[in-house]
Amino acid sequence: MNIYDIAKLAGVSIATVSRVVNDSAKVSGKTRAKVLGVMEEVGYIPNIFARGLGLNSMRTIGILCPDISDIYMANAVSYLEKNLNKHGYDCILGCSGHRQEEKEKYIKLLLSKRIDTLVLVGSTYAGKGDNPAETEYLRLAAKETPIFMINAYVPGENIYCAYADDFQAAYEVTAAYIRRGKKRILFLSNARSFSGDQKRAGYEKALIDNAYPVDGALIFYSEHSIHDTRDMLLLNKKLEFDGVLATEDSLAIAAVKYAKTKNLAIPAELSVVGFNNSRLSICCEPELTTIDNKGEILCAVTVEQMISLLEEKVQPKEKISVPCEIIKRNTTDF
Amino acid sequence: MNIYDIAKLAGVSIATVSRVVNDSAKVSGKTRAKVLGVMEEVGYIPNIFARGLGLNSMRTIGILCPDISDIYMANAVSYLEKNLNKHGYDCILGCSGHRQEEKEKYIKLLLSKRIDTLVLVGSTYAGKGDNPAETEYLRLAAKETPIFMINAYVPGENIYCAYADDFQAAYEVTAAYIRRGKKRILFLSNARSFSGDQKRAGYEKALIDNAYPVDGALIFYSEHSIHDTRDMLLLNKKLEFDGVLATEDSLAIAAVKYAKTKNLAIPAELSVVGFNNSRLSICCEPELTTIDNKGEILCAVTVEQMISLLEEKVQPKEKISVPCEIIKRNTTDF
DNA sequence: TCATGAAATGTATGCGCTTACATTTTAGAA
DNA sequence: TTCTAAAATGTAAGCGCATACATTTCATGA
Repeated sequence: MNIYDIAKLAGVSIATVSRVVNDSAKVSGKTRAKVLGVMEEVGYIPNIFARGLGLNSMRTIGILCPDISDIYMANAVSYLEKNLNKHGYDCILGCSGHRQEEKEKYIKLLLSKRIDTLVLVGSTYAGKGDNPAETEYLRLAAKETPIFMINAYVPGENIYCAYADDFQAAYEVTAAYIRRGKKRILFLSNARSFSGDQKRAGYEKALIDNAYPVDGALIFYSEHSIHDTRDMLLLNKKLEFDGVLATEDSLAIAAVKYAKTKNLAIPAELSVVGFNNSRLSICCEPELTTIDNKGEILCAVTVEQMISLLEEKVQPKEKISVPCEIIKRNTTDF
Repeated sequence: MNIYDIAKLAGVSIATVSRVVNDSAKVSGKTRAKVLGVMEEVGYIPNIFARGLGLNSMRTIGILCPDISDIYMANAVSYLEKNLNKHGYDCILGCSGHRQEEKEKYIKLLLSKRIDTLVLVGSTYAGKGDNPAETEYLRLAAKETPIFMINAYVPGENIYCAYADDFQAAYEVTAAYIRRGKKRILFLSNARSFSGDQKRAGYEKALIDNAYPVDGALIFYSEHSIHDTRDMLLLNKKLEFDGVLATEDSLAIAAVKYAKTKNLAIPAELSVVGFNNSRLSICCEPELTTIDNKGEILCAVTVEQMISLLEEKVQPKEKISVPCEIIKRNTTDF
């Protein structure tokens, strides 16, 4: 059932049908009603391909994230999808995993769908220039399509970034630990990433500013499950610490479980702070002090700027930084 | 930059370029290499619209779920996306929320994108015939596009369902509680849904089979947060129970927190079982006994059948039921 | 009544691709 | 070398729509 069929049934030309479909003004009320009637009757759905061929836009946003089963990203995607939809844009989702080739493959794929804009969620996309291949590829892609990044920063034309000020948050937590007399603060991180690096930098800066040593033994990377991470900490007998700054709530929970196994009182003997204010943080016992990195605000800002760009050609800001909020619960005494 | 440009640059016809792009066999190695070289050089991206116009398929699957920020659905979407991609299909995601009109809007939208297949994730889609409008709409949509449902069942032509045997799992847990001498078992559920109804039916059947009364006071629906649900349970002073069967891990955790507040020993004085085997279940303390409803298997089955249908026109099974697995942890003594 | 310009509608072309069918090239057998 | 069938390549006709431009209809004023 195509536009010709409708035209024939309604006794008009395809141009008129097209005008009705596109709400163009130059159609008399009577004709419009007749055409709409026929369309309704036969359940006509315009062919998106033919349409796109003419308009060369699909009103579709590509969203790429490493892992949609990560709560943080799922929330972000959910928010983006919902709000872009309000503006009449649909979303194509891609879950790329963390590997570079995969990401490139997906970006290419999304671009080939003639998306109007690409959103990269999650901080594994490009560090601070330490993966030249990746940032280079993004700059290339940005020549085709505007790229918006959430929780990452890559300088480049047509690339617009919004990220939480993880540096500051990590700095503050570390400083608070020090003020509370903590002596050995463990930095517990998952895979390296833009935001992970920011957090570590904040952590180290706070140590240095307070004349604490930056001890490599206290910097611990784990990409394993909660239980495995706990076990790794337990196995590492010489490792001692009285405070933990984890880059993710699940890692923080591993630290809580570690304390439980070693019978350490929380927060007196071991304090723990996580990141993301995820639902995990209130499931844990005691409930977790965590840093809310304002994912929703980052998404909101992104949507807003994107729509301005698409609809009114307003140039977005190259980078926007949003302060975090420390959610104080029961694994710290501040 | 279109196929004509590439053809000219490579000194071949557009048909040959098209064959290279589509990996059609009838191209000599030399020619293919030459064309690929040119494409690479100029960064050619085929126009998806024109392509779709010709093929009348976008090799795209529409996925609709009420809420991608729900871990269960996020995992499912993640799995679907990854595996469909392996077969060369892309995914468009829609998060519809739970309202009927929204769902219809999204379905229409996805259909208008000429998706090859529609996947509905999550059990809020249609109960067992108790929402005629919704199931009717689905049947209508199924005339356009095959529909695959995950964790729901709607009978209808061109609708294919895979769901976990929640009934059986709920039955078994309830029966196990009874064998352990539990007297008052609370059924704690979120919003009504296909799977929720199954669980409740299993629960009630087990009670009846063991000559226990089905007490309406012990059937408790809550769509609130973990803390609010706990508080609601606490406020309900007359409500007494020594076992909980929750339709979701987060609700089970609310029950655990309830026990903690009332100083009830787990599992001796209060046993708790959740559903979904989500990450929340191991964050909680004690770690949660939960029912794994095999989301991954459901997704795998769905992908497999879908690909068979699309590529080889093999008629999928109308319904597939997969047994659940009870994951025994520390909130029960069985 | 007719001329006139505006409004409504129609005609025809092109968007970039796939593919059936036509043509050319190639490889192998005679 | 020549013939033949198969492999490789080319040609051209759509796919369904938007839209520039052409044509018709209509309302208005003279």
